[in-house]
Parts: sequence; C-alpha cells; structure tokens
Amino acid sequence: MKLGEDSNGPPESEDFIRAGIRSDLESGMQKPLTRFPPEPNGYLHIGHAKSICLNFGVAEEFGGKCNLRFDDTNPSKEDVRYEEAIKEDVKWLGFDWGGKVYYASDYFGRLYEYALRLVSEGKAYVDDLSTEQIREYRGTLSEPGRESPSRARSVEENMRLLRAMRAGKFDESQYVLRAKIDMASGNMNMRDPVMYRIMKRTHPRTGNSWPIYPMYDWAHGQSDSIEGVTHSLCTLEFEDHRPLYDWFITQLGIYHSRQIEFARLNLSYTILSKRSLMKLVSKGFVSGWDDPRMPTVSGLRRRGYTPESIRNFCRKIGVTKQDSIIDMGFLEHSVREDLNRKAQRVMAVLDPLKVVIVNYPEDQEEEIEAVNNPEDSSMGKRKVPFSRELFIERDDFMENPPKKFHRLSPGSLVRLRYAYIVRCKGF
RNA sequence: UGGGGCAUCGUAUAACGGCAGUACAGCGGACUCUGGAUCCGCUAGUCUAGGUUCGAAUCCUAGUGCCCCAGCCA
Repeated sequence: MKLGEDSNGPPESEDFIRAGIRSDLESGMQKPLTRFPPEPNGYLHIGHAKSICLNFGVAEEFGGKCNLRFDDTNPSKEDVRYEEAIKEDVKWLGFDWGGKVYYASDYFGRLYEYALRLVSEGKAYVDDLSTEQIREYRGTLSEPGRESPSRARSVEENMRLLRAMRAGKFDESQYVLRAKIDMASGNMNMRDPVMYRIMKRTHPRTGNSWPIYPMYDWAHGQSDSIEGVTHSLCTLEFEDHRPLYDWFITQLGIYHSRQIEFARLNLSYTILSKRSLMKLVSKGFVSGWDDPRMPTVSGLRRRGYTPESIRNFCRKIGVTKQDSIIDMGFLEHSVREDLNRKAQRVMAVLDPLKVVIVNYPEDQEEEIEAVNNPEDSSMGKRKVPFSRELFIERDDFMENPPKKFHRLSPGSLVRLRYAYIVRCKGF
C-alpha cells in the first residue's frame, strides 16, 4: 500500500474543516465532538457516506468523538425500521459511535422548556394564521414580509396558548409557535420561523406524549448544544440557516456549537435524493433499498463494494464548499483498486473454445500451480489441471487478428497462464 | 443593490504573495502469464478587466457565470 492510501487515515492535504478544527484546538478547545444526524426516513446512500467519513473521520483524527443521532422530529415521515438499517450501514462502513445512540426526541422536554423561556422573554409567539396566510405574510425573495397580527399577543397569552398546544387542546394547523425575529430580513429563515407545529401522531419513542413537534431549525442547533457538539458539519443548503442556528443559541445563552457547511456529494449519472430513491423503491422499479443498482450503502455493499473502497473514495474526493459532480468512474476506480489488492483470482471460461495440444500425451494430466493473487503471495496458491484438451475463451482467439492482438491466432505464440507456450498450428 | 455561497486541466482537488502540483478520465507506449490489472510517458487549467507588487491562482476594485433560500420537510 502506497503512502496516503490508508482508507482510515486523514487526507493527504488538509481541508478547510480540518484546518479550522486544528486551529480551534490550538487556541484552547478540548476534544472535538461531531455528530452524524440522519433522519430515519430512508436508507443511507453514498452521499451520506461522505458525511459519515467526514464526521467520524475528523473525530478520530483529532482524538474526539462522533455521536450518531437520529433526527426524529417528524413522526409523519419517519419509521424505526430505517434506524436499524442506518446503524448497520454506519457500522459496515467501519465506524463506531461508542454504543450510545442519541435521539433528537430525547430532548423534546428540554426543547419545550427552552421554548417557554423564549416566549416568556417575548422572543417567540403563538400564531393562529393558517398555513396559506403564513406563506402570504412571509413575502417573497425580493419583497419583505408582513408581521402577523399574532405578533402583538401578550406574553401571558402566548404562555397560556403554548401550554394549551402542548396539552393537546388544539387541532393540527390551528396554531404554531414562531420565533419573533424580523419579517423584513433578506434571509427568509429569519422571517419569524416556525418552531413548533401541532401534529397528532404517535412517535415511535415518545408515543402520544407530544402533540407538538419541533421543526428542524428549532431542534437541531439545540440538540447539538445539549450534546456539546463542537463542530456541527452539514451541507451547503443550510448555510442561510446558520444565522438562525446562532440566533436561538445566543438567545438561550446555551453552549454555542458551530455550524460549518461543506458541499454535498453529487455523482454523475446518479440520483442521490431520498425522495427519488424512495419512489424507485415504493413503485417497485427496484427490489428494495438494497437493490444492487441503488446508490445506497446497502446497495453498493450487495454490488460488491468494500467499506475500504468507499472510505478511500471519500478521502480522495476531498471536502470543499464548491458545488461539484464527481465522475462515477472515480467511485468505480476506488473499488477496482481495493479489490485488485484483495480479491482471489480464479479462471473461468464463459464462451468455450476447445484447444487441442497436439504434442501433449493423450492420457496425461498434470496439476499446475496458480497463484491466488499476483499482488499478494500470502493468499496462497491453488492447483489447476492441465491436459491435452482444454478450453479457452472464444474471444481469446481470432482468425484474422488486428495488429495489437496479443492472444491466440493462426501461427502466433501465446503463453497459457501458469503453463506452457503454445502455437496455433491449425483450427 | 432581496439574502447567502462558490469560481484552478474534461472531472475532482492542492499550492506562507515565490517553478501551477496530484488523482480520475483521455491519448501513446511497455508487459508473448486474465485485464476494466500493472508499469512508463503525453495531453490539458488559475472566470473577465483593471490595480498593488521585483513577483498575484493568492491581495484590492469593478464585472461575469453558477448554486442555494419563499415547508406547519430535514
């Protein structure tokens, strides 16, 4: 193995995230803590592998830890059966989350207390606008939004309404809790984002104890903070959520995790959106999430990809903020490189062409030694029978060969693998 | 002048202000022992225009192009 090819090691050149963490460490930060936070609403794909390798890799390299956390804040879209599949895939890729699995739902109580606090400080309010009205009031990309009439509600009334929401007194969509920020902000995420929606759904972990569920923006940063995540790595599309991420943490005065964004993986000729992959599965175009044609981790596994090859692929594509599309050939090169080193070789003839060695004794048969892997003698040898009559692949013979044809043709000399040199004297 | 982000060979990714490098792909050779293997070699790039500087991919100014954002999804 050449230097820099260790699939577990850091990349040859340091990316901006590792450089940032190194600098944080140098200026006094203790061990870094990252997290891989999948929503259990589908199987992991090669794009997740990039995130997994980054989060777990960085933690390992800097002597820190990486939490596996299920972002289970929306019971209408999630399913526990995905959790086992996700854990299996992370483990198969070669990463260890240290036994304890974290769940955003474990923080529902804490989150609710935080919300009460923001409401009591006049920084959040209960809104009775309909979904459509909220959209209208939000304005557009180029026009500011308008403030909801509910914004004027008193703190006392907001407290009462939030408690009633939590107590399950209302129907879905009747109310939402919103942060009171800035309806004129150029950043849509700051136009009074919804923190809680009413959802009468049974949650796999909290059962029916919560009729309200936190939105991503309200749950994620606080979950990071509660766990003490130092570096919260996510993809580029969350870049303009960062001001909100920071706003909540600052208002609450809790531990300040830092969100850092990197470009998500795009693969040529490959769809990597859970929504689309889900459609392929649910409409029966493939046999399941682990169909070998799928770009999922489990699909790649069934396809014959090794964890090392995927890890190495992730190392080599790097981590930047540039939108990019990696050539599928690069992924394929990674398995070939790994398998070439590890796979046992055997010979098989798919389309046989009989060859008679005319000067080889009729009744003789000998055993020839063949190496199992030309690049690794420790993989041993095997015996291959050799006799007067044998078969070669039809493609390995041509009656009228082009110039660079190095296989068998009339009059040509060719070495039979592990055995003798033969000349074609007739056919 | 809505906000946020990104520009380096075909692709991806490096380069304290100091020789633009590496990998994949492509092309050409080598190897009578599978090849989609391996080895050797070649091709090919700093978005544009100014400026600062002995010297700019890097700093400054002005442009241009591309991506993301208007879920009670994550």
